[in-house]
Amino acid sequence: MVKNLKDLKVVYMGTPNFSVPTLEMLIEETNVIGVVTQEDKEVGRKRVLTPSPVKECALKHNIKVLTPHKIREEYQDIIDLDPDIIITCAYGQIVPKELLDFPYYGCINIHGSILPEYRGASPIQSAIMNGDTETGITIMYMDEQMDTGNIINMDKIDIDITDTYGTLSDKLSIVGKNLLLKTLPKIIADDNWNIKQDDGAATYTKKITREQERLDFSKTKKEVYDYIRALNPSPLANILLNGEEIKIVEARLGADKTGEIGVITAVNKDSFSIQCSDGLIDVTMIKRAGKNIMDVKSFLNGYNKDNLINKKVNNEE
RNA sequence: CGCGGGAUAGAGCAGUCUGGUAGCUCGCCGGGCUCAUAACCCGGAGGUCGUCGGUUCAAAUCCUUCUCCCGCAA
Repeated sequence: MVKNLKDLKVVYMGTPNFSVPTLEMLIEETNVIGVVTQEDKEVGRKRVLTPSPVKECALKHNIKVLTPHKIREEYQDIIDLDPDIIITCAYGQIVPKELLDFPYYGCINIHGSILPEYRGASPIQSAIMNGDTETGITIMYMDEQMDTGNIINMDKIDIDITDTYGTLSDKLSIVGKNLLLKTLPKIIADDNWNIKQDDGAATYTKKITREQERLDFSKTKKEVYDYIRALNPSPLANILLNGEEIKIVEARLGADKTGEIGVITAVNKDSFSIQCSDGLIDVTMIKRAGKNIMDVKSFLNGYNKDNLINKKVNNEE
């Protein structure tokens, strides 16, 4: 039906920065007739109405933007655009069946994991948190459930020991863009994998809640380390120190030794060490409430070390 | 007008309540010690204490305007 990509009428649905590289690629290579994204949100203390990164990108290229409050009900405008294909990438709402069934080439989704592993809201964070050394991007057809559709194509990538949610997300966003570019012709030719997922092997991820941001030092130092980088740069893991919540921005694995869990056993020149179940985690960069991110070396310059050494962390009272 | 914290040398902080021309820990520059050093010793530079105005003999400090930064909540 469609001969080349430039004739392909695409509606793109996405919201955060993660979705932007793919949108830019689609604008370059196809005919993007509309972009669907989340409504402008009040952001920050001043409650400034801020458009999503995807919306900003679309406006820059003079592309029609739709921001349905509830897409479950307000999808007619999208159908009226008469897209050949709908491509979603971290959009943020469940797409109703009426839309899924409409485009000739269907609705496809770009997901930040190797499905069926890590279906759901936080696949990238989960991969880091679990200490995985490999993850990837899956492009699949969408169906009525979350991330369960047939797999079209997939690409894998190594997770570096120093990767954070932020760096890995950036990498995957590029991987996703490239994979989609490579895969689009196959979709049009109806010559892709189109394989069913092994539902039995599926795992699920949820959004990280506020309570889950507090570090648990009864875990191993590697688990704590993975947790810290999984929550960086946002929302950041935290500890409670002398009644003050301090966010942990960066840490490294410390010495193997045992002792009372959660105690600050050593204060060094540019770090302090907290006891985990099997060794120390050396905290090297933090953020205090009301302050900007600072390295621990700076923090130690102004903080009374007597309030640090041998103190037990996460001690509520 | 959602709640709250903050702005003092390049960095992190104290001093503000009880006004009297600024201090600590680091960094930086110079010198010394040392086989050597991120260690130690001596010396030095660097701040109109975020902004406007007010009170006062005198304001980082008390009162007021504004700006910016950050945490929570959304």
